[in-house]
Amino acid sequence: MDNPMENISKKQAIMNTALTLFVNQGFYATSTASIASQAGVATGTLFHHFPSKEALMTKLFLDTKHEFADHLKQHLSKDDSLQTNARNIWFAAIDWGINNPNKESFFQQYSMSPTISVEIREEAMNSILGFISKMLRLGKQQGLLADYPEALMLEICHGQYLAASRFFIDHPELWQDEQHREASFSMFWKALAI
Amino acid sequence: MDNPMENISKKQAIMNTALTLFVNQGFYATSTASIASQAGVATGTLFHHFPSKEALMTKLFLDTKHEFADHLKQHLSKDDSLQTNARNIWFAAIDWGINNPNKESFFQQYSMSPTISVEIREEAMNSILGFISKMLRLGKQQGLLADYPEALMLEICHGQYLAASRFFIDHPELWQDEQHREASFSMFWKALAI
DNA sequence: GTCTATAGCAGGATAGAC
DNA sequence: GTCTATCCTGCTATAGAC
Repeated sequence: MDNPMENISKKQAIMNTALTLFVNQGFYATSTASIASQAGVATGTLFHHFPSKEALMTKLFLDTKHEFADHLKQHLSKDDSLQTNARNIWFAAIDWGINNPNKESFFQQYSMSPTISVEIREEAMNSILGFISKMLRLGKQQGLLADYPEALMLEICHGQYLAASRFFIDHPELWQDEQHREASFSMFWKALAI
Repeated sequence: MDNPMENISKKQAIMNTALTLFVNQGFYATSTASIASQAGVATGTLFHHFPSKEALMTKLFLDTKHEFADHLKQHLSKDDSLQTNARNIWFAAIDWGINNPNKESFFQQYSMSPTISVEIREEAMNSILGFISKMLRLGKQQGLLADYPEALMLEICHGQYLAASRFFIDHPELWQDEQHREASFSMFWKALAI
């Protein structure tokens, strides 16, 4: 057939369904048969698009991390101060989590699970954290950020983000509350600032 | 037989082995048969002590959380200032993680995984976080801590702890480095302080 | 309490028609 | 590319002797 949309939509349906089921039931508790049936395709079709269940998981993980990183990068501006950039990225990151709760939960669950191989997790980390590292170094040069060891600062940034987005996903209405929004960024910034 | 040590050690061997395997391979990737054989017991023995694989997991999770909380509480002192208590608890918590890397990884992986039911996770959280909440309220009364929403502060505390202990478990030698130790507490405290 | 042996079934992956 | 049908491994849990 020569309707490429058909293929794309089937493949995409499998990925969407798989992500939802992996988040809600866990990877091993989700059978390939259930992914296929809920996606409205046959099991054979799933294995036509992905050589194995694990390969499906890997593709899902890397695609989602890249999507997240791309979203953040759109909110960087050469014209703004470091603190303004940090602020904009912080809010963009949590916004993304609020708007993509499944994908955010996916990170929460699988960013440090042995379900995903170390190599894949590190690959994902670097594709995201590269530009954050640069920002940390810049902030130190400008005398805005404390001179803590960089790797530790990165881990704390990541941890604060996971914690804050976890909180706001559990309580989406509070993301509309100015006090909560500001408090989240304030704790993030104060931890790092001089 | 009337040697209770025999039973305890078999049961304990199953639990120790299970924790290690769950951390390294994941819950579903670990068969009850492999737990039993590596623990040096028969599968029947495992199911004599635990009605199901899931029950084994639940017991492991709650026992470990309680052990952690008990360790922290030992480092609270009525005579010390809030900041000193916070500091002592912070170091005690990471120390515990360094000395129990398996158990700490276990938290990292399963504290937000659907492998463990929400009820069990909340039960564990409350048994630990109860006294932390009290400390936060006290700090606000004393004008030492910022007046952010309590639930959000708790989540950030938890997130910073997970991030820091993850970092030091990956780089145990840096836990001996004064700069790294102090930086970790400094970021924790500054995030919360007024 | 502990063992051996096995029931019973679920699920990943494949074959082959269309 | 998609489907149906099915193979076959590997797993949880049980039965029953010691």
